[in-house]
Amino acid sequence: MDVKTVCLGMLTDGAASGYDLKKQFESSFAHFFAAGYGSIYPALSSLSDHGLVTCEQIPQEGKPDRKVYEITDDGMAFLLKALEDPAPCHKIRSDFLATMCFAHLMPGEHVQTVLDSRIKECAHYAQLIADVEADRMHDWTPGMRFVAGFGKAMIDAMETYVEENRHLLTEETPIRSATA
Amino acid sequence: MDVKTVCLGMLTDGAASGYDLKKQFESSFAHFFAAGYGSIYPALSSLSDHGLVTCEQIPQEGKPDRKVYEITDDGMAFLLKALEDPAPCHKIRSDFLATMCFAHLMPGEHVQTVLDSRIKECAHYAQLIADVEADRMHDWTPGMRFVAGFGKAMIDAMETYVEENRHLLTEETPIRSATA
DNA sequence: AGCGCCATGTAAGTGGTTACATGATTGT
DNA sequence: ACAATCATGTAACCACTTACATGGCGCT
Repeated sequence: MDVKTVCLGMLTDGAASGYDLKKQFESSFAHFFAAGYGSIYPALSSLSDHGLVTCEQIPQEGKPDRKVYEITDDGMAFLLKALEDPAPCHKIRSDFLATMCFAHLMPGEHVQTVLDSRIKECAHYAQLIADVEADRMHDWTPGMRFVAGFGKAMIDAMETYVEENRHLLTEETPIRSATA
Repeated sequence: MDVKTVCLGMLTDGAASGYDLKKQFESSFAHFFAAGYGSIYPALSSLSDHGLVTCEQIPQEGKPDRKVYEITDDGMAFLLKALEDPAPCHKIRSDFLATMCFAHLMPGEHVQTVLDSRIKECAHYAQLIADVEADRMHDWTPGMRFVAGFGKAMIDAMETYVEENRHLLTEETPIRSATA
């Protein structure tokens, strides 16, 4: 699933501009799907070119025209097709874990720093989800509730694991009694 | 952190071929860092070009030469620099969650299918980690133990969450008694 | 007879990131 | 005064994916 398809999905919730969609990528979607303007704007152009969305241009003074996109019937059909995948992927790309694999090569102090920063990022995401829940819980679809809960559960599990197992990485290297 | 750097890290554990590294990407690294031959072989070439690894070519009959790479001092220095990032990222890209956001647009049956396939994939990864632990637990660094435990914890949390919350997506839309 | 393992690579394509470019309005 | 928000986009770049290309060996 690419950024185009996700944008299309977001538009099922009502017409919106690229700027609006970006905000959604930064809030409710932040914990599992990143996208910047550099992918969103071209995505919307392409959707428009293919007739999957329509674009209403609202002139504004001193700002670029606000372009409000709305999903078309073709767009809806396309989205539904995209949602048919019976086993959509869930990929993790973790520089954090890759780094931790090599913790034994790093100064103990630095390992601490990395662990602390991970916990801070957990807190950040937890806050994000809490904010978005406080804000939009009432008008959410069951899907969005499921997804927010999923994010919360994963972040909690991550934080707990890191706290409870950081000792694995911080204990002094035991004296190798029976070695060389 | 790119594939090059991770390959370099893997080589700190001893000399290996591209084929060997691929197996590691498919086992202990599978749950957080994907890489195919199409990235591994070019990565090793590039590392070799930059003097970060050396390559010993072992002729074989009927097969292409086996190329065994070994990290150099320059390579080690480079790796250590790369590991200095105080806040390495941990990114999730989930077509699964994106799909679930739009569950209300999908046939209930299909939502079930998707949920089931996710649980199956959890089981698959859990098995992978268990296998690799059984196989290599004894010679693992603390880092590798931490990372495997992390994967297990995340997979367990995911499976549990999906099982316990799938009802959010499967209940019939409740009759809206006090609406409209 | 056929499958899976061993073993390497390339080339074209994709999809996304980053940096750049512009600039008024609103709030502190 | 200064920062944040609103609002759009492009162009160069990068890293990775996918498909292709080759082919013997060992097991069942």
